[in-house]
Amino acid sequence: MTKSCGHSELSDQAAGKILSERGLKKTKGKINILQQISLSHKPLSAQEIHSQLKESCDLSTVFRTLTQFKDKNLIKEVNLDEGFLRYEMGASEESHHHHHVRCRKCGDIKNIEKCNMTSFNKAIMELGFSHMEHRLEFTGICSKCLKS
Amino acid sequence: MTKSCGHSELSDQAAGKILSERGLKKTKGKINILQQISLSHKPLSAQEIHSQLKESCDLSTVFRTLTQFKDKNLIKEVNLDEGFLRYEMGASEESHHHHHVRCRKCGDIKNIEKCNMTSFNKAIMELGFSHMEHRLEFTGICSKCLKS
DNA sequence: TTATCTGCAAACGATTTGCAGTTAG
DNA sequence: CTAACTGCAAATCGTTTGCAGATAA
Repeated sequence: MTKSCGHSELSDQAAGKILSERGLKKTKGKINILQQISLSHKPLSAQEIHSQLKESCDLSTVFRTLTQFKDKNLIKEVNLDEGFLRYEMGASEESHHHHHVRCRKCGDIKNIEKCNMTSFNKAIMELGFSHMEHRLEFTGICSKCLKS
Repeated sequence: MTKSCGHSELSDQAAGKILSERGLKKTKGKINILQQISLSHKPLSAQEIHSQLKESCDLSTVFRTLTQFKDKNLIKEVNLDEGFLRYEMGASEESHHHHHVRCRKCGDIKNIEKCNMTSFNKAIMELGFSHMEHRLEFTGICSKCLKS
């Protein structure tokens, strides 16, 4: 079973299918970018995608593609306070809700799978807000950096 | 009792004292900026501070001052995914730890005073991380916007 | 064919910097 | 007096946009 939510080898065909399903043309660039993101174990920046693609496709095209993917709910924006944005698979069904820890020294990023927001959501509803979304990102020192 | 953690009328004198304590010169600009931030009920952007100061002090000076205040642990950076940063009083002792909710429609910002992170911190320590800091920001639709 | 996509260069907004003059201590 | 501060203009960085040519459907 081919999943579209990260870590999976996405065949050209599978990627192409996803693209046409969302009404996007199957171009070399879009397929490559989609594969890059789905393969990555951590959210990628536009720059990272661009260089991993060996500049085969213009940086502005990478940004345009990411915007389209985001609009089509294929990927999700991740802001880790680095001064730029990252992107990871899945904004909806297929992807599981999670957060991140980033090491303040080496920048390494890990996922946190658990998310129990009940008490917060309650506090916020009391402020009169609804249709909540939240972003919870951690920063810390990873075990490797602790020893250096 | 004059507190330095938001909502308080900070006299020129009190502001000046804080500045010299941290080894900064008491200039008109620095005092004004400090007062602005301490008076505000929500985190302010450099632009907002600059225009509220009626451009009496250059935007680059506002940025430089904010950087200094942050380095001296006087203020804290707040990233609400708006494409720019905001600043609020207190990075240490005097200020209470809290988070924010921002309305996705009108941009209104409210504080959330409660923060119970125990389960997350546990999950993250298991990943080998220590010296944790976290950022939890909510987005939602406020009651006013819900009716329009 | 034609709507979508692309590369390229220029534009953007937030933030930073260099520099030469100003001021607090 | 001198280190810290300032305004101004130019630079930087991430991201966006206009345009004219290319390409998927």
